Amino acid sequence: MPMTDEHRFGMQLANMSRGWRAELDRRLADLGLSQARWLVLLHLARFEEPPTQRELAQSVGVEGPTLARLLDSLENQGLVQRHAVVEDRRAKKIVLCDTARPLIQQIEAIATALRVELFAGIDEEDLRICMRVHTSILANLERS
Amino acid sequence: MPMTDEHRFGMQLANMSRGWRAELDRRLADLGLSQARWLVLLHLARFEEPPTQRELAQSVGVEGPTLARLLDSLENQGLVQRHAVVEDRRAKKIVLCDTARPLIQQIEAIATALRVELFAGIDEEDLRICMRVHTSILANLERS
DNA sequence: TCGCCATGCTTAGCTGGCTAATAATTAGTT
DNA sequence: AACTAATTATTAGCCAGCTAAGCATGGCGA
Repeated sequence: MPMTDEHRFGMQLANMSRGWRAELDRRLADLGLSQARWLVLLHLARFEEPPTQRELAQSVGVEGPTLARLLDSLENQGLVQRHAVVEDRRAKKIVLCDTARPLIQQIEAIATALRVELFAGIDEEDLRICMRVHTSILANLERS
Repeated sequence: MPMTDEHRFGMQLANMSRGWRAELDRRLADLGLSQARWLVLLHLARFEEPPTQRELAQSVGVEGPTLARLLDSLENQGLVQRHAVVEDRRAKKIVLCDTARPLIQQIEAIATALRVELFAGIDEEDLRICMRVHTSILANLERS
């Protein structure tokens, strides 16, 4: 049985995902951040009100323990703080420190620049179709 | 600045890649295999002559140390063997044990079934375009 | 021939995903 | 009121990716 193109899809996906992250990591290294921590900051910045860890984890798309560890390091770096919640003493709201604000600008610029580079030579309509395919696959995954 | 669709691309990619792998892992668990080890077996099966670790790593798309550890466990499971190479005593050729052959059939069947499920409802032409986009991005990544 | 660089693999240690199990708290039921 | 169940976060520990550094070997030029 030959290795059809479709057989390659999953591997292509994995390689692309790993490569993208690795390149972004490299470019963000000067800021003392890895993509995982960067992603948390960006999501956090987009909340109107400080979210709980649960909400933040869901937004970022990782499980609770994964986020917990990332928050540990972000808290050590003085970029975020865990605040007790009065109404529910189990929960903690995550707030962005002011020191993180300027960082976020830089991060967005770097991430956007990379995205532009990686999309070079790709037809806009094709990209739209590609994202639609991705959305379908994600939906099918949910259903699994 | 609003979160445009394009901003989502990278995250969509990461989530899809993680989710796909997780689901495959789940289905392959009964065989005592994780996707990483499974992938090595499949690539191995597609070589005419037993490859060296270097060649195999390149084919699978991981670095040397990553493959080394995977081979350790595959060797412990009795699925592959490292054979000394006469011409170059640094190198080792990786050979597939006969016990692995039937496994590979099952693995391919399971992986194919999942792929079919995940591609459900997706237009074939769109899928082709999507893969072309992926190829471009991978090429752009090389260039980074 | 000898010295030096390159190559193939391994080891050590980091990162960031995950699940399972635990502690603390809250909510719901009887 | 008091269990029981559900929820929030944490800890512990696995997996699989990576880089850096090391060891053995091979290749090559002076």
